[in-house]
Amino acid sequence: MPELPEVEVVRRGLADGILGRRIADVQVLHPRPVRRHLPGPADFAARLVGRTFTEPRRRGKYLWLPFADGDALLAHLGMSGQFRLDRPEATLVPNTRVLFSFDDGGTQLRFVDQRMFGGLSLSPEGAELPPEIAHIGRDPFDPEFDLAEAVSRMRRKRTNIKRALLDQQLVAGIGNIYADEALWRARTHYARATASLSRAKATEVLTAATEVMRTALGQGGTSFDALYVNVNGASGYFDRSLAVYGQEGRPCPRCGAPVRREPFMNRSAFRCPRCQRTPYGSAYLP
DNA sequence: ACTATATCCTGTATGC
DNA sequence: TGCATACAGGATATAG
Repeated sequence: MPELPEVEVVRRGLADGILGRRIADVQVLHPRPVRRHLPGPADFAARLVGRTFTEPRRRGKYLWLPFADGDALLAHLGMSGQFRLDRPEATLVPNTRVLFSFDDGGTQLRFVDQRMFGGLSLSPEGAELPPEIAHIGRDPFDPEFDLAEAVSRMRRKRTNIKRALLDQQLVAGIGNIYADEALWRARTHYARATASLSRAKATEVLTAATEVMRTALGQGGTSFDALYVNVNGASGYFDRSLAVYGQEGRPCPRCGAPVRREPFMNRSAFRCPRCQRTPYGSAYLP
């Protein structure tokens, strides 16, 4: 599941592969990934031809590829989206959805997405910051990210800490994997009410999230299978460092207690039952 | 205004 | 073996 570190790995890979290249042809092989472009796939393709990519940008899990003319190609990888850079003659991998060819005849940019929760759209005037994602909060890697302000906003919310971590308008980039890992590092239960957190504790949780994502980025991100790979099709290896996510029944790396998987928001939350005690009095269970 | 939930989507794993 | 169901979960529309 691509979260901030995985998306950043992709952004860096694209920077090396598309900077300064001019689009010669676009083929939309499945309409769903361009569903946000209301005039349709043919219009999407036609409008992109002739444009030149500049330096790829990212906010949270959103990626945008600005064009030299001030517009941008906005992208979200969703659950299973990938960008690949492959030679034009290379066989298409399954679930290839959109193909970009360049006038230099070099590698194609290919958008692959099995589940199609992700997508691409043309963002007019979006080169600096696509207006479609102006509501997304800054992420912890952003130089202008304000930790103290994020802590204040978090403590004002009437919800629990894991919901708050997953709220992209509060702090962008955190998904289920890094939320669970951050909470484990900060020895905090997912149902802990944000309003009951001290300023110091909230800061500790957000700092833990930032650190775990920075460490994961250093290892190329987290991969469980072929669903998340970089632009060369290779996997990251942070999955070997996960303490609790996906580790049901395995010993907590800190205390040895077996990790539990529990239902949370129609999904799962993984925690150590000893390091992350249930906060009976200060729990927020919707 | 704010929070919670249903929905989209497909491949893989599991149960009967 | 075959069929049904559960699960993975980010963002958004909608309900409360």
